[in-house]
Amino acid sequence: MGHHSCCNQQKVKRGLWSPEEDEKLIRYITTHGYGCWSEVPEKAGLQRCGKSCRLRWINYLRPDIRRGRFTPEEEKLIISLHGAVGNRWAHIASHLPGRTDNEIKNYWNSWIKKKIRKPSTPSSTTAAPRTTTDHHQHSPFGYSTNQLDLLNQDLATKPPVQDTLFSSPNHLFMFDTGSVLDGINNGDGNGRTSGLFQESAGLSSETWHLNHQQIQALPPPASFTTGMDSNYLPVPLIGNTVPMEAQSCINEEGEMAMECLQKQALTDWVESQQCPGFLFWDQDEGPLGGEEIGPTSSNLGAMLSSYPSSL
DNA sequence: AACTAGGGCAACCGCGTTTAA
DNA sequence: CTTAAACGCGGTTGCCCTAGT
Repeated sequence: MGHHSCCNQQKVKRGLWSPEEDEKLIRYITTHGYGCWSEVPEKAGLQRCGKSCRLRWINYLRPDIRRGRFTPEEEKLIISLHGAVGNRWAHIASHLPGRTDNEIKNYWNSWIKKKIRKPSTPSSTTAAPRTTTDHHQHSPFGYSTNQLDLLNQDLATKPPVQDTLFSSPNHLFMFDTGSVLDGINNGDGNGRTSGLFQESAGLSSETWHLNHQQIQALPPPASFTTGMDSNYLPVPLIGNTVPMEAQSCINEEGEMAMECLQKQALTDWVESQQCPGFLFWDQDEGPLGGEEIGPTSSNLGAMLSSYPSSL
């Protein structure tokens, strides 16, 4: 049957969302929550179909979304999960809190696929160009173990000479709450206000329908929530604790404006740990986004080997 | 400086599944 | 039980930005 059930209302808008539309959607969802997407457009005063609203919210506006570059661990996880389940992006995304299936899919199509194909080197297959679509032949869903090995080596051991994934030894990922609405690192910052977002970030985490994986992956260690001045605390994604110098990196305002020295202190500390990354946790509100810091490539090998295979 | 190609990513499309009447 | 609407997912498209020429 006509599958445009959601879009046959006529006069539905398409294409990129304007800041105003985002604002309307955020305002509506933050006050009413979501349940029936089909009625969201009307109630929120949007000329969009419910499907479009849902997509916009899920993939872009929801506050618990994690933006910024994928960490090596995430990449590794994606690769192994993809090897197991294939293009089931939603399933893969469920293992990566805050990441959307769309984002993972895009990431796969632009980076990893390329990487896997790249090490064609003198390796076995000699496979002729073989059309554009890569027909996976070896493992359940793709790449040969040979290719995976190459990839893992690439990730874990090679001090990436100029690895595309790590352009600098200490790669810092920015994803502050404001940038979620500010068009992110495009640097365009075309006048989108983050005020509304801040407002929405003030809601309790239950409001956000975090899924189980997210809740499990993100709880702040109790040691972080006691005796701290700052509202915003860096939380290691896996184990370990954060030293005072790292904690002091966050100023009272809760803004993520870090001094270079502080940043360096935190980065140094992160490097000394075998911890895949950090995110910021608001004591009251839960995961906030903020700045995520990954390890350097030098300790990546050790880290990966100690990293739990499943989250 | 102007043009072009390629990449990244947000959004849409269409199909399969689930839910509700 | 049947059917239609809504939802969720994966594939695809197209816009925009950037690097290269």
